[in-house]
Amino acid sequence: MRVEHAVRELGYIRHGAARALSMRQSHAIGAIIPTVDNATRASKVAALQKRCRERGYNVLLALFEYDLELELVQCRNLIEAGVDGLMLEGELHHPALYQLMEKRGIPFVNTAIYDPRSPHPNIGFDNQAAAARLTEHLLDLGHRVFAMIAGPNQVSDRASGRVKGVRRALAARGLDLPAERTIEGPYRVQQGRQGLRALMGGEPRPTAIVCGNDVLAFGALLEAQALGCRVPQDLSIAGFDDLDWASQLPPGLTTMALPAWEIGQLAADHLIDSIAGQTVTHSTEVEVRLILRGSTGPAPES
Amino acid sequence: MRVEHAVRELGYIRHGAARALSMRQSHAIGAIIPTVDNATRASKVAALQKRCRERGYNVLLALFEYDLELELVQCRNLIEAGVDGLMLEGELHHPALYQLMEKRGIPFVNTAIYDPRSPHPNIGFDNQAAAARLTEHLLDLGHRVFAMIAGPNQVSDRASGRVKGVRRALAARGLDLPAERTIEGPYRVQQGRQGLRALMGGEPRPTAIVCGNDVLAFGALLEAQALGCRVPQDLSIAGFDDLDWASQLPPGLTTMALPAWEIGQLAADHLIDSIAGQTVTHSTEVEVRLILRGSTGPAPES
DNA sequence: ATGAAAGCGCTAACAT
DNA sequence: ATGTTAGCGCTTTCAT
Repeated sequence: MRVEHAVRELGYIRHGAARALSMRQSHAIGAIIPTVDNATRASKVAALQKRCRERGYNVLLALFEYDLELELVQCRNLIEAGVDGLMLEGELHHPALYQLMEKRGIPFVNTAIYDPRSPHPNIGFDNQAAAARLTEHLLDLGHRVFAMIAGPNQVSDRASGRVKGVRRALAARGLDLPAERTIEGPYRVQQGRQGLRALMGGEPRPTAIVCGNDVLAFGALLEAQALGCRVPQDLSIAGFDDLDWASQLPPGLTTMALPAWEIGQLAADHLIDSIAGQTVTHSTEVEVRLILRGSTGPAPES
Repeated sequence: MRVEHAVRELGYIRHGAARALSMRQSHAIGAIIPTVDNATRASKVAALQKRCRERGYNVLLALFEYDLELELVQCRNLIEAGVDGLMLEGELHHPALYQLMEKRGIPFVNTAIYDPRSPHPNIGFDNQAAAARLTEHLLDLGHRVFAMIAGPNQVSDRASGRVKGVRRALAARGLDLPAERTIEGPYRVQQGRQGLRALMGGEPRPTAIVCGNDVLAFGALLEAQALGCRVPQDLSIAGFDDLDWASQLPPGLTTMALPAWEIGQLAADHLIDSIAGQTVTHSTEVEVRLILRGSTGPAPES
């Protein structure tokens, strides 16, 4: 009837649940991430959200605080809410989560990692390779005694991948990163400070410190300054993310820029295409860029 | 039948859309915010999400990038998705958005503002009063020439409220904040830098700068250092938020701590209680705290 | 082209 | 207590 048509003009809004029930599609994408307190992740989520909206999808957000059990619970939640697809972070998930997704046939994609040999679809970059590249830069500058202030590598394969990458690059030149020069902890400025303080109290003193991200690097930089340690003359510091302020800090932070926005966008497209039954690329690599700034320099003469 | 019961044990997950259709409740809360690239907002969203989860609700996230038209579109989207309640930010929304919510009888709450006289429910603090308090602190330190590096006050009533608060406190002492010493822009470090540079090039030079948030204050601090301007001896700088690193920056940033986590939690409770038909407090004030650190000090002798 | 009807998977009200 | 049934508002299929 044309009565309906008139009604639709005037503030009619479809009933999504009825539509979802009838169509077996909710037009919602779920995203399960550890936290949102990080600008890089925020960017990824924003891109996901924007792209989803453009293609008629809503985003359901769930946080799991690096707790794999909670992640599983959140996954069940989102499935109950009817999400048609799911964006996850990293490769390390509860086995039951993978089972659940496969059994239900819900498209999902692991992000912020790139591994073409993984059985699960992924979009991101090779954390190990990125960390290795950063380390090689420092090796080329003549550094031989390295330390790392890593992220939560017990619970994040991205964080542990970066540690492995540093180790790999060092091993290739016959060097190593001993456990006592590898600090692990949350991505907080204060953690970076404490980490640096601990490292500089040890023997031998590192001349190059790779940090798990820019927040940790910022903390390390602040503490170095507080200790009267000149960066980069006495100590080189590098991070990951290339946050807003990384270029602004004196002396400018050397860091790996990670295209978070692009990952979020690609994840949205991957999921929505996959829902539509299209074949999607299993593994997509995005480009990281090594941004050289003043916080890294030649190793001091010993 | 007891067959069902057995089935339920083994990985049965309710069909949310069917449930929503039948119960006329989706058990989803929507949140429309400008961006997520800010730690304070991230904290609010995280708290909302956590509390909602605890009470059996999911969170649908939508961003509007300070565009009121887009906010309205997102609102329609979320209504279509069936949200039972909506968390908004600030008081300034598209009139049609308010109409829509009222017409549909969907509970909503404006956050990050506190105004008991507003017709709309709100949870937060009085931005004007908070800014005034910060300004009074600077007045008490003897400052007479003020400047402000404000947030996007064309599109954010929180940002413009802070400007008004500074003006009010100054007016109470017979001082003013002229337009040429009021910079307005996005919450970016670089904006803070540029703002400070512009302000220090003017006449008379301000001795106290109130920034719309800590990110701007950080930029201002960096630029002051770059200009060889000592903080706080030559210039006092203050912000809003008390982010993670505000205490870590030398000389320590004086700032208003805003209880974002608490706001998110209260918003979740407000909405869920309201959905349950309980009477909820119309206006809830959370406490801000003035955190005094090294970036503010006595006005220089002139 | 337009209208009628079945059914999506649940909940709630009902009947046994 | 247990089982049966109507109906939520859409989409899709089928009949006119």
